[in-house]
Amino acid sequence: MRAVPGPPRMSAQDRRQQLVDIGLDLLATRSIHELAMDEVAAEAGVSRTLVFHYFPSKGDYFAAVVSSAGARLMEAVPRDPDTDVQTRLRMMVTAFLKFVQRKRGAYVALVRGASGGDPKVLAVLDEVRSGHVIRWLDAAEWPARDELTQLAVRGWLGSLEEAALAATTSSVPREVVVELLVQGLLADLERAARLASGQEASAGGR
Amino acid sequence: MRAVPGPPRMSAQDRRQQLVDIGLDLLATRSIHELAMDEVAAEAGVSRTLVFHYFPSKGDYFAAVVSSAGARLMEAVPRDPDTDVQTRLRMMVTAFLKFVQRKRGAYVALVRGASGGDPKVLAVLDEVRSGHVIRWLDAAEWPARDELTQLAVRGWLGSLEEAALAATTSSVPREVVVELLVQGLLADLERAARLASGQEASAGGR
DNA sequence: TAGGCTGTTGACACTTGCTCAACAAGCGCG
DNA sequence: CGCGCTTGTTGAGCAAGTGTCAACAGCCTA
Repeated sequence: MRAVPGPPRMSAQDRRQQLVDIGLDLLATRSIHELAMDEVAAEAGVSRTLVFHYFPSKGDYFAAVVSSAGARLMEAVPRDPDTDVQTRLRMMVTAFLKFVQRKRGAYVALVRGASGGDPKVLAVLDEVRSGHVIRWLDAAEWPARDELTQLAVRGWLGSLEEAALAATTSSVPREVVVELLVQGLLADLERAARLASGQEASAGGR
Repeated sequence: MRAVPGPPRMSAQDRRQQLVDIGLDLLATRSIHELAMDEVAAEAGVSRTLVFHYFPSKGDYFAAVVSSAGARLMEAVPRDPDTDVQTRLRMMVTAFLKFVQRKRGAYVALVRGASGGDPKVLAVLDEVRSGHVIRWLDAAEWPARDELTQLAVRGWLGSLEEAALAATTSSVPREVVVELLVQGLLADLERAARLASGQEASAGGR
């Protein structure tokens, strides 16, 4: 399953990628502090020292894995241009929910609580979420990019994540959850626009 | 500041409380895996062994601290019965935002990402959030308690938390964020009710 | 063949979570 | 008073795991 399992000399980039992939795989079931660097090294058929050569600390390694996981999450949610907005959003939210349901463990361990407080990981997650905000705004064909709108979408992202997790242990059918979220996003966007104009009117421009 | 700093014989309950308080204090700036049990013990003027006597593992200790933090968060959000719903919600959301802004570090380290993946901590957080769901439903004077409604509020809680964090580094005035969230909650509740009735109608009873 | 660049390693130092067996201070009871 | 029981408390030590250092090994260039 691993691309090139070989212990012998490998290009730096490939080795790095291999180590990240291994982390992605191993952290699907375990949390970060249940994972020893020894095991990563063993899985790669390599000495522990080498892992520390590529990633100065365990935190750095974890941050890299989280970043990669964020990218995969982004890929798992398709970008389908040629439909109406509602259908597109429904498809995307459905994909998101399915992804979380399928990889709940990894999702919790990597994207959700995982931060562990490490500022590097926090920063990575923040970046990932910022990317998601733009992504969803595009999908909704919503031109506004002001701070309030982004804040609103970011909040909605929180509800998306929380609902996705809660939905995995709930008997509410997925289509209903999807509808709740899609309508929620559209309503939030309109509300943000309304509040933004109100704010502008009452406070004058910036 | 600590209640009874004394190293000498202390009642089990007091000692336990003291240790939790120390954790609450120390974890305001550090994350959990940056905090050694040694330091907790030192701060209490007690041997490390004793800490492990009260909390079988570091995870248990952390779970206890998180639980306490959750309780404090709950206390920080007042329950004001004698006003109209909107005003009450505005007050509560404002209090929540202020709390997160004031104790961002502790909030992130304890309630947010902190889980570290430890199932005990996860369970505690889940419990705390369930409590919050009921709390907000009460505050909104919303009688429904069905699964979909609770799921909706739980999602909204996610947006509340995410928005609260994002708001601390945003220039959007707090009142606007409050308005966004309060209107969001009310809209979510109505949407959930609408979807619930639709679901019932199309699917028959349970 | 000499020399460097780079991927790689074994051994070691240090921190830290956690255990074990024993000590000590209060307190009831004969 | 002295005996033992309960309970808060401790020092020493094990095991695991992170991070470091100096050196080795394969490949490219001259």
